[in-house]
Order: sequence, then C-alpha cells, then structure tokens
Amino acid sequence: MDSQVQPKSSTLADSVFEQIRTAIIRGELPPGSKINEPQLSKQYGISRGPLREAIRRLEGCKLVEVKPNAGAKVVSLNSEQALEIYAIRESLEGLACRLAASQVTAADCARLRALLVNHEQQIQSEHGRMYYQKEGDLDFHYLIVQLSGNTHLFNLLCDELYHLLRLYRVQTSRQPSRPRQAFKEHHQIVDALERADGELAELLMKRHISSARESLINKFNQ
Amino acid sequence: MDSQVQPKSSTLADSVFEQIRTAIIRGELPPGSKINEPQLSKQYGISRGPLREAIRRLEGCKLVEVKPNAGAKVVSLNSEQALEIYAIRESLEGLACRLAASQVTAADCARLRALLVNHEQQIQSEHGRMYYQKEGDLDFHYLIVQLSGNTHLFNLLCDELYHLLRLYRVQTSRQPSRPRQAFKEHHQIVDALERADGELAELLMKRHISSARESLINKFNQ
DNA sequence: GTTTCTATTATTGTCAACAATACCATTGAT
DNA sequence: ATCAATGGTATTGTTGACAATAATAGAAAC
Repeated sequence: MDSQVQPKSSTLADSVFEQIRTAIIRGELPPGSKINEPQLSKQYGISRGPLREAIRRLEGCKLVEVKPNAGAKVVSLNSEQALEIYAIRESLEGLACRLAASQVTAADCARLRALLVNHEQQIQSEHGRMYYQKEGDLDFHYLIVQLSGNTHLFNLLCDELYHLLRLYRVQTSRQPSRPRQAFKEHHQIVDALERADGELAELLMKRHISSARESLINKFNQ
Repeated sequence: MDSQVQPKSSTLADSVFEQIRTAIIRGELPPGSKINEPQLSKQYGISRGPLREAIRRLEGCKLVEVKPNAGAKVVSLNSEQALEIYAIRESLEGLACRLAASQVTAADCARLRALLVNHEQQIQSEHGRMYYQKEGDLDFHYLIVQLSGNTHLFNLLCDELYHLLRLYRVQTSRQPSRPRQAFKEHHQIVDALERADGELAELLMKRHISSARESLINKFNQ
C-alpha cells in the first residue's frame, strides 16, 4: 500500500508536504475529500507527527481546511470563488507585464517567442485542443511573471493562485477553450514587451485573462 | 515564566498559532529572531507537538522561514522586498476600489466617512502624528477591501500582505508621514465610491498607495 | 418499521521519550 | 597565537503511546 518513495528531502514533513501538494494539484486527492491521518501516514511510511506538520503547512497555504476534532479536507472552490481568483489574477498579471516591460532583454523576448512557437506546434499536431489543456499555456504566464523581477509577486501567483485555479479545473474537468485566440493574444503581449510598452502589455494581459474569465462564466451559465 | 493564558481555543496548535502570530506582528518576536522550540513550549505551557504544527502553519503563511535541522526564524524584509509588496498592494487595492464602487450602499459610504471623521479627530488631538502611526489608517483600507465583496482578495490583503508590511514597519520603526495629505486622499476616494465611479476610485487608490511607496523610497534614500 | 439511546470503534489531539544533527567550547598541535 | 580536531551540550526530527472527541453500528423501546 506504500506508493511513492520519497525523493530524499532532509525532513520528512517537508518531503510529505510536497508529495501531498502535488497529489492535490494532480487531482489524486480530489477537492472536498477528507484527509485521513492514519491512512496517509501508512501510505507514506511515516508517523503522524511530521504528517500533521505537513497538513498544517498546507493549511497555511490554503490548500486544505482543517476543523478541530474533525480533520482536514482538501479545499473545494465553487464557481464564484474561482471568479474571485480570476479577478485577482487579472490584476496581478497585468502588474507583472508592466514591470516586465521595463526590463526585459531581447533574449528574454526570444525565449517567450520560442515558447509560443513550441506551443503552436502542439496546437497543430493536436488539432488545437492541447494548448490550454496540457497547461502549456501556463509556461508562458510563468515566464512573464518571472521576468517581472518581483519575487513576492512570483511566489504569490505561481505558488498559490495558480495552484488554486488548477484545483478548480480538476474539479470541473473543464475543457480548454479558444486556444488559437489565446495564442494570438500571447504574441501581441510579447510584441508590447519588445517595444517596452508597459502600459499596453498590462492592458493586453488584463484583457487576455478577462477573456478567459468570460469564457468561464459562459461555461457554467448555459 | 508562562506569560499568557490561552483564550480557550479548541486545539492548542490553533491557539498557539494565533498567539505567536500576534507576537510577531507586535514585534515581540522581532524579524530575524530565532524561534526556540523548548523555550516557547515552556512559555505557552504546551508540548512541542502542537507548537511545531503552529510553526509549520506560520511557515505556510510565510511569516517564518524554517531550515531543516536549523529551526525557524521570523521572516525579515529588506527595503526591496517591502517595495515589492507595495507594488502588489497598489494593484490589489486598486482592484478592491473598483469592485467596491459597483456595489457600495449609502450606508457603507457613511461608515467610511465616520471612520475618517474619527481619525481626523485623532489627528488634531495628536498634532497629526497619530493617524498613520496607530494603524488607524488601516481601518479605512480594511473596510474598503471588505466592501469589494471578494473574499479571497480580503484574505490575501488583510491576512497576509498587511501583516508582512506591519512586520517591515516594526523592523524599521518608521515614523508616519504625511498624515493630512493621506486623510485628504481618503476622502477623495470615498467621493468616487459615492459616485460609483469605479475607474476613478481605482486610480485614486493606486495613486494614494504609490505616494506612500514614494515616501518610503525617500526615507531610505537620503 | 422507525427512532433513540448506548456501546464500540475509529480518528484526532497531546505528550514524553528517543535519535540525529548542529552548535559551542575546550584542547591540542603547528 | 591561530587553526583544526574533538567532545559535550543544546536543539531539532521522529516515533509510539495515551487521552479525548467524534463517527458508527447495534440494540431496545415505541
């Protein structure tokens, strides 16, 4: 019953924290499911001490909710909450674009272009369904946030909000939408970055994410 | 040596988590200081088990950094990191204002005005130094974020970013600046909210926070 | 047959002891 | 006198056991 072999992290709590987190993000621990301490401690081959530390850390990351004397549950997002996060994401990624525009190098832009070209090939080979689906889309957003140079912004988006949104996608197993359109918008954003036009880059990114949010609204409105 | 009596929370880990967090925010546990498990467990009258859970949860909230086999330290922000957070805050509070503008009631605006009037009295009685200093300033920002109706935005700002900034202020024991000007800007923001002018409210709030950031830059540039 | 009460079980919360690692000071050598 | 090595001490990491609470199933009453 013991499934994974831990990748030699110095402390068990840290190691198990990572493992549970990826399990949650992958959907192996579905949203709303209860976290059973004896079962998990057996599964990972550790005692309940470090396991509980890992759970408490996940609670701090808002990936699980723990009620006294009732245990921890994987957090579950409804549509409104997902929209709330989209609004935050729109604002923050717009900021990331504006910051990135003022300091990207030509090499950075080349990397962004390369990402997009690579993704486009996947689009063609997969008949346009793969781009969003396989999270290749996120590579682009990750890189831009990284290029913003704001470490806290990076952690906030990539270490928290993206995880939460992934959680929601797992939950609704929602299909990718408008891949070609998104691809086009991505290129326009890089255009703006190359011209060091921060305001435009911010505007385009906000509009881009807003479109994604709109399509999400339509999805559960019909 | 046992200082506080815990306010009867159901689980010790939760109770101690709160206590340590407020101790950090108040500066009783200064940034960079080491967290000694035996000492704290004695101080709070609990064993190391729940204490470590609390520490791990603080780690998830990014209030402490824990290194394997070396223990936990209260997180310490340098000026650049504080500026990073200010940039995030500017973006998010702008969003909060835009959202709030579309749904505030007259009663909400009245509450905001009442807060400002109350603060103004403190300004006069304290010769203008108290407004920022005593964190009365934050009441206003808290309420606006709350009125945005975005729960995740509220948690993010009020439960994480504000705490981090408070930490920085404790660290530099920085004095309040430009209280009267801030007071004026606050009233202008409420003006915009009353007119349900989301765009203006967002702009004013972003500019307001940007000013605070600028004054922070000047402070450590001279 | 349904409901309520009780007893059993499982799970969570807490603790104290043990193991392992890092920190520190003293000692010895060059 | 400076530096390296070594031993002791303090702190962290981990475990298993115990206590307390909640969940569950079964029996008795209506």
